[in-house]
Amino acid sequence: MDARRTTVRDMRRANRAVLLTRIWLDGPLSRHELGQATALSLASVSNLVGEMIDEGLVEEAGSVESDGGRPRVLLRVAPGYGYLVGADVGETRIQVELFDLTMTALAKAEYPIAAAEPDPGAVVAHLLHGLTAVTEQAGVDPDAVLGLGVAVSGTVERTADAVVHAQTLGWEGVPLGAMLRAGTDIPVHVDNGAKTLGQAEMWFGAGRGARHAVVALVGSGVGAAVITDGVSYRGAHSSAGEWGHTTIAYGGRQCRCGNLGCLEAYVGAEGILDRYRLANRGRPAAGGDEESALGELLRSSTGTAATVLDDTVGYLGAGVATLINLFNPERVVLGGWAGLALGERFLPRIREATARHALRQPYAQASIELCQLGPDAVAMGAATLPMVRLLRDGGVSRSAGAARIEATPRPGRRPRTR
Amino acid sequence: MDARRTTVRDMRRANRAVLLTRIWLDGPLSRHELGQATALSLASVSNLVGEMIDEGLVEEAGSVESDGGRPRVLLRVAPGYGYLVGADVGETRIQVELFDLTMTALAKAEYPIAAAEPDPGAVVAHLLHGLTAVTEQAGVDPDAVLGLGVAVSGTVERTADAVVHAQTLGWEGVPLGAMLRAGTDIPVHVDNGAKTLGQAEMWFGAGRGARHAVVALVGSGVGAAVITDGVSYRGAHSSAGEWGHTTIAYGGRQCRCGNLGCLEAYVGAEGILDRYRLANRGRPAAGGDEESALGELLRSSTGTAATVLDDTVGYLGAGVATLINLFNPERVVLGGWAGLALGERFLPRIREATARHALRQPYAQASIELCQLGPDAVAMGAATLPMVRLLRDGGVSRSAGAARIEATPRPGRRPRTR
DNA sequence: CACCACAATTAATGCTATGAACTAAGCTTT
DNA sequence: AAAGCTTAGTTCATAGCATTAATTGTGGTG
Repeated sequence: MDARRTTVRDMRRANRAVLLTRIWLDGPLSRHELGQATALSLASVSNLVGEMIDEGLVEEAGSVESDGGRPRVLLRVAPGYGYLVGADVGETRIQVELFDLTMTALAKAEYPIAAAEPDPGAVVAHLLHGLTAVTEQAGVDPDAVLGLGVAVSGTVERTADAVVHAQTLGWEGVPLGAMLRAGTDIPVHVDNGAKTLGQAEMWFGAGRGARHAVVALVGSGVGAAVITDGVSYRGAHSSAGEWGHTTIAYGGRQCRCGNLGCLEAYVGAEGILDRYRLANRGRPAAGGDEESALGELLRSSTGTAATVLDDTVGYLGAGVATLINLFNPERVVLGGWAGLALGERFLPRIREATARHALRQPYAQASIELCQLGPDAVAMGAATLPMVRLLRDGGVSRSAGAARIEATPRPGRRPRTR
Repeated sequence: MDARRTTVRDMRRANRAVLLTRIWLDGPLSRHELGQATALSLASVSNLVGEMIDEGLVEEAGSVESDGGRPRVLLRVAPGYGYLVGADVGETRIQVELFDLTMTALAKAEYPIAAAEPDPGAVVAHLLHGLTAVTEQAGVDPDAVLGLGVAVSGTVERTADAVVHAQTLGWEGVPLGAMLRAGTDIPVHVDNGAKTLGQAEMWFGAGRGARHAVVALVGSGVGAAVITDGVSYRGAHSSAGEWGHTTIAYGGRQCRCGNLGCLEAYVGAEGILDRYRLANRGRPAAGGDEESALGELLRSSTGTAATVLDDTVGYLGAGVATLINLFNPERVVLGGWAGLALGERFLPRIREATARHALRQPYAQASIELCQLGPDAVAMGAATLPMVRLLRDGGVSRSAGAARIEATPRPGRRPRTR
């Protein structure tokens, strides 16, 4: 609606982005295949790819014989053109990880968080320290880091300052993006942890190949990441996907958010254990922390446990059905530590429960799968944030500025004109 | 992700679209203002606008004096360049309406539907008849009709055939688009009625100015149209927004869809009246049809009625809260005949109930308003379908083919070169 | 060694938006 | 009323882009 002009430069950028994205996603490809996949002429493919090779962004990777003709040269994104840093600001620890452009982890740093409500300044200090630590550890030039992606468990405003509201951290309007940018020149991206984990699942996990999916995350809390047409659905202020506090049982159990009958109060780990305790005459499940207690409950063979878990499957099915009815995804990916624990044991029954509560047609169009990546994928998901940007603008952001300054060709640069 | 190449022609089309959209939305504008609004150079604005004037798509509309200089010539979309037909296939009647490009209604035709499950062929015949009837009635050349938009109360697959699944009509996989195209050369668009009504509200009603909104429709049934970034949210198979059958009261009232505890069973007109009957010892509310019965209930001053309505407001609030939590809209527009009846009397209390059930922040970011257009807006919404297409491709679709054939200039064509 | 098949690059062409120069149209001042 | 000023809009030369067509590169085959 408020679209703006298009110029010839936009055209080139867009075409570079199309090519780069395809090369990155679909592995090594020949110029020919690229032309067919993108509908670009071979001349343009050659031209654009040649430019990206000159910049070191793309490299040739072997060749494939072609029935009786000149062999096709395969192209891939140069893994070492740049590096990505992803960070996960969790409730108990900060994790910082370094990846190359094939998303291979090269180094990792971790910082425990002592306080219940950590000071934003301290978190920023840890993140900046982690940034230099992982580059040193891997022996990577800090200038080669294309971007820092940070995931936090709260809502993140989509503004330049990346203002964070995170109840679990006690943060109310922390301009995390601005604070980080004051300490580093590397481009910073901040987003919600569920959304980054969802992005990771979409690219490397159970969401591969789907364009419309919902990643449903059940842990102590309950949330969801909605992916539409390959991109994260954000809504007006980036807080879309607050699945845990949708009303599933009007007037029901009190949720920690204060409302009655939220989904989280029934299928969140805390809610499950609390319901078990009530059903078990006040005696809680064994186990020290929530995670082991839930494990114990899942292994328990008492009738009480079975009833509570039956109910949980039912509530979860109703919750997933709500997602299916409202978002009409082609895939629902169930994750989070509690979600995985439940799903590993009850997935068929969760599917049945969902079928009972969803409309027939949208249900039939959606498959329900389990997450394939561990919880550590949050950091990897965060690292996809700068990757998305790189792909979106065809890698021109860095070289654009650099090209004007360094007139001298890169080492190993291939001669274009002779 | 699966984006394709961009060419110079795409660029021109995109820039025409940007200009045309702005002219259409923001009323008469001068070339200067257009340049500023779109960031296009004045030269390009002149060039593109000139082309559209030559084609008859845009026309000059008076001028405005400018402090001491040459007056600015205002530009607007020529209302008579083409016409739009919108049709609403309801449960009891088919309505066909003709609009000019300012969305002024010029003619109308209506066909009652007798059968409970009308024959698709008969509906198609009515629609085609209506198409010629409204053009004749208004004295408009049938060739000047840019497109026919059809709204049906069911899900519509986003394919070339526009396959319709409509439970209320008893249709299961009716290729309505293909059937219509067999009977007319005019471009046909088919979509869900709630979505077209939502589009109408967004452009001309309570949704004006919002980019992210949910139009929540409560009648006998309950549905929603989700608008994201100005366009309808469809999901993988265009059935997104099935709000009525989200579970709001786990294990609660039986819904006509067969499930338990659906929102529709509580806040749909049928559900409200049925709950009243149960609360009133089996005696239903007075009134012949649902609409008058609900009106009677709203006017009633008994304690039973008050209780039922209180509950209804609560359930509705919980349902709207679900929309706000999941979609994070900047506006929720409540409509549908029952929704309007409830909203006119209880809007402040509905807002309160929503606040009780939604998360604080997303609630604070969303306003809740009532629909401003009547239920007849479904046909107007359907007419926006071809309008959207016209704006999206800058009006090149029609003239592109025509330009090659008719080398002779249009009457009234303005000389471009002298 | 000539020839063929396929891959990739180069050259010529046409379309596009842009900035600068220029023309148009009204008002104000002399 | 003529010159000058101000703003609006157009024309023209230019540079960037993707495209088609022609050309060069690289292997196998008769």
